[in-house]
Amino acid sequence: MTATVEQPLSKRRQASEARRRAILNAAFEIFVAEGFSAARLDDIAKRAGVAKGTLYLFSKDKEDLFEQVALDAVTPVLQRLTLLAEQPDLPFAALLTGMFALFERDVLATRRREIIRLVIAEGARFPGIAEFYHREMISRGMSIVAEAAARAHARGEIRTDALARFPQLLVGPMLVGVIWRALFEPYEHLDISGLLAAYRDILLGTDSKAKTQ
Amino acid sequence: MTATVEQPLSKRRQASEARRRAILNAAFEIFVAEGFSAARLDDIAKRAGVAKGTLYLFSKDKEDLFEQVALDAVTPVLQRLTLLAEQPDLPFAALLTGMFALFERDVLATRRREIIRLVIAEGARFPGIAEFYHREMISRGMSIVAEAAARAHARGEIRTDALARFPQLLVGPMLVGVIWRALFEPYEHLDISGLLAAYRDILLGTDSKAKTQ
DNA sequence: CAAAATATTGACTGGTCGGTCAGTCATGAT
DNA sequence: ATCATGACTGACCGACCAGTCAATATTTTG
Repeated sequence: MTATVEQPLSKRRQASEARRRAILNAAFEIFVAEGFSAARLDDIAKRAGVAKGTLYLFSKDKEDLFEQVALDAVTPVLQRLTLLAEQPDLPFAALLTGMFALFERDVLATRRREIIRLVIAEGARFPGIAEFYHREMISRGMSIVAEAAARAHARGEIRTDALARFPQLLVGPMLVGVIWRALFEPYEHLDISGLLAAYRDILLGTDSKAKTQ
Repeated sequence: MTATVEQPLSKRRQASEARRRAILNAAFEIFVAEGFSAARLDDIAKRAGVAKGTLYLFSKDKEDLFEQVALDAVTPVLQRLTLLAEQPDLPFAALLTGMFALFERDVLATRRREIIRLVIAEGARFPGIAEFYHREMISRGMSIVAEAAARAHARGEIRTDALARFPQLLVGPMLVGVIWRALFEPYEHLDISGLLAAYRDILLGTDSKAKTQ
């Protein structure tokens, strides 16, 4: 039996993995810029620096490539979100701060914010993707929030139990941020950090009027 | 000079107007179902019961048709929103109720909710549409909320001034509702009326635990 | 080093679809 | 009744593009 098939991360495999990354990156850019239908595989290949045929070494077809891109983009965020969930005794205020910071740093400030728009855009036509996002991100995130909010409410940390019943309320301002950035920022600037901070104040009941300018 | 060109809403004009409505409706359905790029003009024409060439009697090209659809869909909502703005002394609680009701009845409960998703999806590629939505809906709505919230805060109706500074916070739950319906409803039901009511409670500080049901 | 194995290429194909326009037909004027 | 108007049609065209595969290049093996 081919026992120790270990180190042979041969020149082949290394190059292959690098090419896979290049393709996913290129595909990300093009899909984000054009949307699924209008994205051309020729453009993706060119940007990745490979021939079109090479794309088919890593994905079955265009749709499969799109799904890989969408899934690949959430993975790191998913990991960090899980870390938050593993601290069940975190005070609610800290959880809020953590989630908003995670959102700002790893989503809003990166190209990933475009993936959210893309999932919203194409999700209805790709049930597989919508289902994955619901199962892995949404449902997981909602559980964390709902449980933490229920605990916080019981402890008197927050006045309302609305968040425990509708944890979806937490993502509202994040969606607003992503969408505003993508569509309306050219016409009117929105301070998303401020927006999130203000929302945090509303939820916690800590209405500090004179915030950072 | 053709002075009184009044009643002659001749059979021609009538039929034409009916055809225009049919085309806009058909285009709406197809665009919503397929997205801009994937929507086929042949399908739109077939559904509208006209020949493809007829589409070009009412619109310059596919893009123009899409813009007409997107603009046509908001008009009635816009009118109702304006009505709300014309009552500057409305108590804040009533304004909230009014806006949420408007959203539920005229957007969420109709096919218009899909238009929002479509604008989010394609808006980045149609600056004209994004700009129109910002100018006519967003900016107008935000002004109404900001002013009302500032007044309400001054009067002590609401605890926080966050809404006056970030009126965008109000639309968060509506976006959540629209997107949840479109993407995740098959996997997990969300009671959007309840969601909006809960948010209203958070904003007003009226935390009624035992709500309906 | 040569042969075998594998990875990559890009010209090509088959099908699709936005847009056109010469011809047809219903309407309203004379 | 006849004609002039212009709304409407749908076959057609040319551009475009996802996906294929025979040919070529690269790496590994012996």
